[in-house]
Amino acid sequence: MDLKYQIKDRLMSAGVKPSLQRMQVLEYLTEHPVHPTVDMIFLALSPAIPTLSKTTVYNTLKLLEEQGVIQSITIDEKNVRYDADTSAHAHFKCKGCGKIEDLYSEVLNPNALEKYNYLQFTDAQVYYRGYCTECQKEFNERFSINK
Amino acid sequence: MDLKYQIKDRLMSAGVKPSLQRMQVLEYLTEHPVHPTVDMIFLALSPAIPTLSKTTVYNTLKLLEEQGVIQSITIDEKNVRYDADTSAHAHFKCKGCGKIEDLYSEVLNPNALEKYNYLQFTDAQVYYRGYCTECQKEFNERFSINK
DNA sequence: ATTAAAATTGTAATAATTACAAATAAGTAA
DNA sequence: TTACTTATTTGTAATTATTACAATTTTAAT
Repeated sequence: MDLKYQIKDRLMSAGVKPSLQRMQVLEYLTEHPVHPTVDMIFLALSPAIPTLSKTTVYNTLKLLEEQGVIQSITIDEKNVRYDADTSAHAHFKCKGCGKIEDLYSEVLNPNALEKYNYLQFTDAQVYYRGYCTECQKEFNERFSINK
Repeated sequence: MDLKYQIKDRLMSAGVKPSLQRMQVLEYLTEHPVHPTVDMIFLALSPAIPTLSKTTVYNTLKLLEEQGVIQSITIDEKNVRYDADTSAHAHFKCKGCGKIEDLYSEVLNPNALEKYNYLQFTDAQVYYRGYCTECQKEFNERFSINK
């Protein structure tokens, strides 16, 4: 049972102190790759950690995302979903049952999705986040003051 | 000034009765392609339509999306954004200033984004929505009862 | 002009998330 | 250990986006 050690290692190498709560959240996310909501995680861990607060779950997820350990998924317009798999892959949300599946590699291009005709998709969204030209410039200028 | 007529036409051909409120919402979205929030739309139209209710803005946006006239964008985890351009294009959100830009054609594949190295993007998300195999099957079965 | 249907409005309810201060736990130096 | 400092967790309250719903107004039809 070296899963616990792997989890601990992932946290430590990301500079996150491996507290009980943090380990449990990350372990749950890793073992349940169904892109759970904050509430699902909280409800699942509560029995094991009776003192657990939902705020801690929020704090932990935020921290883990900032450190690049996990990613948040906004494919559902109601709740944010979380994913311990940060490798490049796409997501598919079924508008029937609501489940969110992973799609890998070749489907990153919507035009290539025709191959996956067993899935009837009604819309495709491609989102990038980062820093625009202006904000980069501003950042560079601020940085060069101390040069 | 045939913009008003174009707007009215887009509504009518989508089977949406072109009321004052609906026309104004769609016109605003078309003229301000900055992916505004519900609140931004409401605040912008309030002076012109003093009786306007925020619920109407919600209702209208929901209706227009259902009829395929506009699309909603969940790139921002806080507020839903709206876009009158329903053609295939990707979105880029600046984590500095928060603005959301459009990216076209070739960048639909994240692997091709290297060309756009003026943008420093920190993450890419590809979302599909539709119906999974199980839900399709269930739908087909229900449908075939009356066959 | 009357009536019916559709659209809009306002208020209240719901629910996700955040803010924040208090409590607890962990870490460090004497 | 003890005292002290810092980090983490917790609980409550506040905030905010969205939805529910009933009442009102507008539109369309007879």
